[in-house]
Amino acid sequence: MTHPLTVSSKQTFPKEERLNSKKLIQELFEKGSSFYLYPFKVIYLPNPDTSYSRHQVVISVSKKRFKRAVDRNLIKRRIKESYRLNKYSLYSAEKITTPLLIAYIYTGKEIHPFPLIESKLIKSINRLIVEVTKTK
RNA sequence: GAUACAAGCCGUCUUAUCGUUCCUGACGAUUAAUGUCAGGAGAGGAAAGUCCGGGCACCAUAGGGAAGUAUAGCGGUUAACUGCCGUCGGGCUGGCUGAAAGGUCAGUUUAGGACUAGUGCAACAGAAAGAAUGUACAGGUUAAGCUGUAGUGAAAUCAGGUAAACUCUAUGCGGUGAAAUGCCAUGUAUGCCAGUGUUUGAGGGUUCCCGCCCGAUGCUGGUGGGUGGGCAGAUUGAUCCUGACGGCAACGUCAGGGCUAGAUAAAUGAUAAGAAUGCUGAUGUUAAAGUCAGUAGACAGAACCCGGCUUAUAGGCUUGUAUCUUUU
Repeated sequence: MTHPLTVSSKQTFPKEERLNSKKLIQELFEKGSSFYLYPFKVIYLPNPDTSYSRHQVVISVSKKRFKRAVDRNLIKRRIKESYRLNKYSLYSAEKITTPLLIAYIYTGKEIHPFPLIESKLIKSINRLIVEVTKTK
């Protein structure tokens, strides 16, 4: 028996795994469940459009907190990189069978180094798996 | 050689692994999309602030008046400019000359039209800086600051200063802004309610008025439904590099060569190692060079495209000027 969510074993992060539909983002923010895990706020929702076979992620850094584009880019890149390297655990979780919409909102007030962001992101993925299974 | 100032330039590099956007080729495939593999390309001097000027596009051709706003010696440059270059005048600093006044040279700085149209403002001194005439003396009258002088001051019914004070003069300025605009695809309900209007014109365009133009499946409000994708615009351009010529210069002309980001929630990243550079410490030396260890790398991310301006910026390089010092 194969896992319903198939993904290549490589650590890629192509366009298909990024959430860029305005409609889906709006729906995610309106209906999604959320939890806080410093320095992130994570919002998630099972994708209502079942034609997708992958989780989709949107990363957001507030312009109010970080005024310079360089800083926002840096944080986004670090989160993106952490997700790319660690998403396999989300895909390999056997209890998650439907694709998710996920939003990572950076709520920290300072720019954290990559190792911290990565460790926190791994924790958040583990918690996400727990939360999703619980609601089922 | 050191320090200071000014101008100009550069503003880390290499490798490995994993990943990202675009392009090309191969494989696969009926074709296309997609996929796999390989190769190539992939942020800045300010990409920033959005302060000026243009290109480009659209609007109903944008006429007159008022208002507003910008500019302000002269000449040049440019697509254009509030930019830039040259020059004249003024201010400041220094050198030379001279008894001084001044002259001259160099550097630096300067929004630099008009105060014989009006209004306003002004330290100190002074009775008074404008409708007020005091004190002393002299003259003078029926009487009277009516006249003169003294005194204060740059300036006292004689006028002067000030316009990055209002203002005046001259000249320029239609508006909007790539979320413009054109096309394709998908989907839907010119739905319902209320008001108003159709040549006796609702409403709309312009800061205002006149004028002009558009205008009926209309306009305004409420309620309800749908879409929210793609292509062009958009990366070959007032382009970049090299050379020659013209010009004091800004800049222009000609010849040869190059193609150098095009993303769309937004691509150039993460990790590791090394190199060079700066700083600190140790070692070493007459002084260096060298060696070892630690540490640092700023300001900052294209979003239609250009020309400027302004602001931020670790560190380094070059040139010029001034001062000090060393050697010959």
